[in-house]
This record gives sequence, structure tokens and C-alpha cells, in this order.
Amino acid sequence: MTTTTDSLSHLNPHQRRAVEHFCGPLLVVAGAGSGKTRALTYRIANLITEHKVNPENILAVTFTNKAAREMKERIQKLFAEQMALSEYGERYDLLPEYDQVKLRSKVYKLVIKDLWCGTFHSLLSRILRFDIEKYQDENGRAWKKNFSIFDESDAQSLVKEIVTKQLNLSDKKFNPRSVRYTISNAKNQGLSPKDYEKEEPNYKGRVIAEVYNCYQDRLAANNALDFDDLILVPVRLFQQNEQVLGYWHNKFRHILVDEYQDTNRTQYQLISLLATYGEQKSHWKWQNRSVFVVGDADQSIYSFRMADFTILLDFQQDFGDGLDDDDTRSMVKLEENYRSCENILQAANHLIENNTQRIDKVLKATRGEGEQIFYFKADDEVAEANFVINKIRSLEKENPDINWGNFSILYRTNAQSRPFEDMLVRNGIPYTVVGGLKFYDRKEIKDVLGYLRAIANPADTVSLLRVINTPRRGIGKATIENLTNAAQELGVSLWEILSDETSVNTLGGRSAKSVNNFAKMIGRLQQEVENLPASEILQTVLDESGYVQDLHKQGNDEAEDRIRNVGELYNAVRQYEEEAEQDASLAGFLASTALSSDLDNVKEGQSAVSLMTLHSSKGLEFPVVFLVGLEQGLFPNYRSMNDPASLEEERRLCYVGITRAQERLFLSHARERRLYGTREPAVRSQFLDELPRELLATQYPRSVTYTNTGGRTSASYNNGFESTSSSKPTANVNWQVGDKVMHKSFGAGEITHIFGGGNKVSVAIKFPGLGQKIIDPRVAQLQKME
DNA sequence: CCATCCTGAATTTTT
DNA sequence: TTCAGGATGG
Ligand SMILES: Nc1ncnc2c1ncn2[C@@H]1O[C@H](COP(=O)(O)OP(=O)(O)OP(=O)(O)O)[C@@H](O)[C@H]1O
Repeated sequence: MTTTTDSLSHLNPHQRRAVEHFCGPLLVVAGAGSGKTRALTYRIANLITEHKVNPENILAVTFTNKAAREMKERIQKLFAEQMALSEYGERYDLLPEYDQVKLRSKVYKLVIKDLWCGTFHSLLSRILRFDIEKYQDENGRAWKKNFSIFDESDAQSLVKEIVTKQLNLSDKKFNPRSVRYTISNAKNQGLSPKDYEKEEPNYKGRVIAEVYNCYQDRLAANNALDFDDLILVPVRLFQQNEQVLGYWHNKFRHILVDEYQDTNRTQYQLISLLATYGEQKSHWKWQNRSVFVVGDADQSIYSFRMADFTILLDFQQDFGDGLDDDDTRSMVKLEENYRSCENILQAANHLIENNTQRIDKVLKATRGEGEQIFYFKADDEVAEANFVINKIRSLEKENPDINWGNFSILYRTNAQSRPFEDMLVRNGIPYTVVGGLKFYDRKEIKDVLGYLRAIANPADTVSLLRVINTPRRGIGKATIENLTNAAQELGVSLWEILSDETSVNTLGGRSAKSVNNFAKMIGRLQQEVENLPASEILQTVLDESGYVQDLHKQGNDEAEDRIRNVGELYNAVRQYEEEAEQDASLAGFLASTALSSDLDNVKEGQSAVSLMTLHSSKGLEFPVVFLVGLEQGLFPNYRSMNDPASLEEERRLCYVGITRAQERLFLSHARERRLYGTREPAVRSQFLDELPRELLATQYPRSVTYTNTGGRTSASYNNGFESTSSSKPTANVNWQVGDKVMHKSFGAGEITHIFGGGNKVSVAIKFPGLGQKIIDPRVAQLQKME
């Protein structure tokens, strides 16, 4: 028995059909947790072993870099397991560590290295490093292969500058953020500035088209692309250059796309071009070629970024045989859920049925009923956090085989993480927040990357301006303006002025010397970019720019932090060089930083509670999930409540959240929430009412935790649907030294002393991280923990 | 040229 | 509440 058939035993018959699919189009549709991603992963392995497909002919698109990494690891493991049997006649996990490593690295060289597996953005940036110089846009703009990738804040600053400085418009009327958003949407629909103007033939439309046009000019002048270009440029390039398309069409014989419901029109076009060579359907050739997509329309949650789940619904017509479900050979449905306990699954299924824009699906449970879903109503966001962290503590304590990494807290907006973080810190529980401020978005990191970008891509004026006087070198606004103006007058890049000593001497005034020194440093490194490894370039930048020195001089905690972060960046470069699958160049590293998301830092198996938005949680799973902030206006978000389609997307988001849970699900909301510093009353989310009541518990069926001897449980655990009176002092309890207690604002602690007796008791409690406090249990709300 | 204080806007979601 | 960007004064 070969291992392929062995691994097929990890699949149900429908999955197996998907996995064994060889040529032609195939759509796998199924609800959450039905093993779509697993099917896709196994199919890659199966193509290679059973059908002898060369890994370099496979293109696998995932939604996040993390998903790509995990998929590659999974495939690596599958092959290592297979080779362990064939070469050692032994199960992989029984081999000594040394042989495991040897096998893994062998598999890496043989299979993984050549596999093109990543997000649309990272895969296409790789393609562009090869071929972008063959591209020209409709205005003759062109790019070189050392292009920079501008992140969202670069893009927004550019738009702002164009609106206010170049076109002298009011940024009140043309808010740079929303203009940038509009441009981004246009690009994601494949519209050029001219196309956009045709679509919006009014004043505003004309202005935005004008900004868009200038924006593209500026990008090109900087030899830079934004995120949207990474998709759009390849599509245009493929459309205008048959040879280039031919090369990639020929290379990628088998294309696989995960989370297909969240692709947009340009991404779809790209897949379509690669798979069909842009030919009419009647000319398509499927010999040794396939398109395999998996998705779930009910989990489409990225329409704000122009994702369009009708692309998934249309797959059968676009690529498939278009036959109905009973006769089709180009679609497989998976109907068993392997992730969640039945209660959780039922709640999710019930909720999503409230959507009208959907096709009904079957999703059956394979796991037991599980515990009831627990619903909690808190007084405010602090009490909500308190509830969640208490629960986490007690579950962790009760179950020896549960660790912090099994918990996740999911919310609608990043801003909600704060109270949970505070409470986790207080309790000394390790946690990771995904999203919010990304590592590569920190000021010090962006500064240092600014140097690297200016070195890799001299045309990158944005980066040059960022670092020319960071740290301060006495190059002021006036000087910079002089230099920039000169560049503009001459129609050359800023760098061409900077790098010419004479020009700088003429224009630079008193700071000419500083400018020349700066330019020499950058120039020297530009010469070395081809010869030196990226880490060495970074090291030189750090030594010569004075950046770290300047931080040392500041000497405060914040500066210390920054220095450490810069050190982290150095490690990241080193790691990149070591793993350097493909493109070990500085430009390659810079691309990876621009495209990295915060999720990528969350390593499997690290024992820390995860906090993230519902959007970030897509595709993940956790034994215990807390879905928090279920309030009207927050979730569903008020910006989505007036439009039925948007409301349905919010509901899908809720569906995604619920279906992340494997064993336990806790839902919570607050009656009052701080917003911009003021307290606002909050109403429970309609989504709570859309769940089947009988599945929700508001108090524990088996009284495990939190029961006071005095009978009544703490106020918040009463009939949760009624309003609760929760500021009730603690009931009469016999306190003892050593008791573990929970305080409303200080969190968990342990009693170290008892003072007085009878009615006049006060207790000393030691709170981790807060020290010892003396508290009157009749005033404070104190709960005894089992 | 640079540090500090003050004002007003911001929170939907992200590759 | 937090933070970026502008005004102000050294
Ligand atoms: N045939 C199977 N037998 C047992 N467990 C399975 C099987 N297929 C998948 N699983 C498990 O079920 C869980 C969900 O699988 P997977 O992530 O592939 O589902 P999915 O459909 O991609 O989910 P989502 O829609 O949420 O992205 C995983 O833990 C996976 O290991």
C-alpha cells in the first residue's frame, strides 16, 4: 500500500473524489469546516505522486501567507511520511529526529522549493520580478524589476499630496482616504482612470479620475506599485503580451485556489487567462491541465475590497460543464463538518439561513453534540473582558490538556482588543494580538526599510524623502524643497539630483555637505546591492546612517523598544536569507515585508491566547472561541445596517466566527461601551436573536465554577436574557487564606490574610502583577473560585 | 531647524 | 481615549 492511498484514508468519499481529480475544471463547494482546504492540500500531493506532475507546474493560491506556509508544511509532512516508509520502512514519527530532519530537507528540495504556493499578491509580485519590464500601461508608463511596493499608508500619503498640493483641492471635499479607497476599488475592477471617468461622468468622478491618473504617474515615477497593481499589472501584461502569457500558461498546468468566494474580478481574470490562454471556451484544452477552486459563498466577507462571491457561483458556467448538480462532473459538494460540535454547527446553520442571497447547503455534524453555547451579558466592556478572562482561567485550570493557545477572542473591530489585553496582562496570561499595528508598520521599521528601499530602488523618492533627514542631519525643509523642485523642473528623479555632488553644492546651501554625505552612503550601497547579502546592507545602513546611535542618544524606554525592533528586523532579514526559497535579493525581502500580514507571526503551537478580528480568523479553528461585542451598531456594524446586502455580509461574518469553534463557544455583549472616551448604551445584536434559543445557555448546566456557597450565583450569570443587577456586593462567604478569588477590576488573586471576624471581615489579596491589596468583601464584588 | 503644546478627527473589515 | 498634524516659540 502506498502512502497516497494511506493518506486518502484521511478523507471521506467526496473529498477523495476532489483529491483524485486530475484534469479539467473542478469546483468544490461546501460549508465551513468541511475539509475543503484539506482536500486542496491533499490534491497537490496527489498530483505529484499519482500523476507525476512536476511541482513547478503547480500554482496554488491561498488567502494569507500563513495559510500558504501551513499548506506547504502539510505537504512536506505528507511526503516525508511517504518517504519514511519507502526508504526506512518505518513510520515517520517513529524515526529519530535526525532522520526526520534529513527527510524533510530532502522533500523540501525535491518538492516544496519548486511549488508556487502563496497569496495572489506574493505570487504575482514574483512573476513581475521576471516580466514587468515587458509591460507598458495605456499612457506609456513603465516599471523596472526592482520596483518598490507601496503599502496602504504610502498610497494614502501620495493621494493626499496630489489632492492638496498638486491639484490644490480641499481635502475636506476630497478626503484622501476615501479617494484612495475609490481608486483602489476602481483598480480592483480593472478600470483605468479613463474607464473610471466614463463610469462616473460628473464633477466628482472627473476629479477622482484626475487624481487616479496623477497617482499612477507618481507611482511610475517612483518605480513603485501598490497592492492593487500587483494583480492588475499582470492581468494587463498577459492581455497585451501573448508570449509572456504563453510562458506562464505553459508553466502552470494545474491551478488551485482556496477561498475562491473572496476573489475579485481582476483575480478571476488572472486565473482565467492563465488557465485558458485567453481563448474562447470551445478552444480550451484540458490535457494535463486543471483549474481547481474551493470555497463557500456563505463565508464571503471581503466585498469591501471588491471580492465578489458570484464569481464562485458562476464557476460552473465559466469553466465547468454547467450541468445541474446531479449530472455535473465539474463540481463536488462536501457535506460533513469535521470541526465543530453539533450545537455550534446548528447555531451557525440556523443563523446563516436568515440570509436571502444564498444557496441552501447541507452541513452535517460528525462530532458529538458538545456543550451548550454560552451567552453572557456584561455591564460594560471591562466586565465583558473580565468574564472572558475568568472563563479562560477556569477552563485552563479544569482541563489539563488545554493550553492558552486553544483560546481565541474574536471581535468585529481592532479597537475592541484593548480591555481584553489589559485583563490578560493583569492575569499574567500570554497572548498575541493579530492585526492593528503591524510589525512592519512601526515607525522605526518603516524608517529603516525606507533606507533599504531607496537603496534597492533609487527612483523611490518617497522613501528617499522619508530618510534623508531621519535621523536629523540638518537637512531642512527649504533644502529639500530646492532639490525636489529642481528634479521636477528637469523631469528627473530626486536621486539623480542628490547623486550629483555639483548640483547639491549649488542647491544645498548650508546643508550641502550633509546631503552629499547622505547621498554617498546611499550611492555606495546601491553599487553593492547585487553583491552583498541583504543582511549586510542592512548592517551597513544601521552603522552608517546614525539611526540606531540617535535612538541610543534618546535613551528612554520607547527608544529602547525601537532599538530592539530594529534588531528584530535584522533577524527577519537573516531568516529570510536562510529560507530564501527563490528570491534572496534585497528587493525580494522588501516585497515580503510589504506583503506580510500580522497573521504570519502567529505560529502554530505557541501557547498564547489569540485576539483578532473576525476577518483575520477566516480559515482558522480553535477549541474555545469567545465571540465578543455582539451589539447593534458594532456587530452588525452601523455602516452596514441600512443596506440589506451589507447586513448579509455581516451575518456571514458572524457565521465565520461561530464556525471557528471546535468545542466551546461563548457569545457576549456589553450593555454600555466606551466609544471615543464617552460611554454609550448598547443593545444586544440581532444576530443573538437569530440563533436558536434552545442551544444557548446562560448558566452552566453542571455547576462547575463560580458558584458561591450561598446558593445564588453571581448576578451576571442569572437568566441572561433579562436585565441583570450586577453591582450586588458579595454574599456572606467564609473566606479563608489560600482561597482563589476574582475581583471585578483587579482580576484573579489569592487571599493571603484575613482581618477581623464575623461581619467585619476584610481580606488581603495578592493579585499577580498588582501586588497585595486589602479589600472589604462586603463592598467589593468578590467571587470565590471553586 | 527643531521640540513641544494644542486641536480635532477617528474605528469597520485587509492583501 | 488616542493620535496625527498644525501652530508656536526657542
Ligand atoms: N475527512 C476528514 N476526517 C476528519 N477530519 C477532517 C477531514 N477533513 C478535514 N478534517 C478536519 O476538519 C477541520 C476543517 O478542515 P478544513 O480547514 O480543511 O475545512 P475548510 O472547509 O477549509 O474550513 P473553512 O471553510 O472554515 O475554511 C480540520 O481540523 C481538518 O483537519
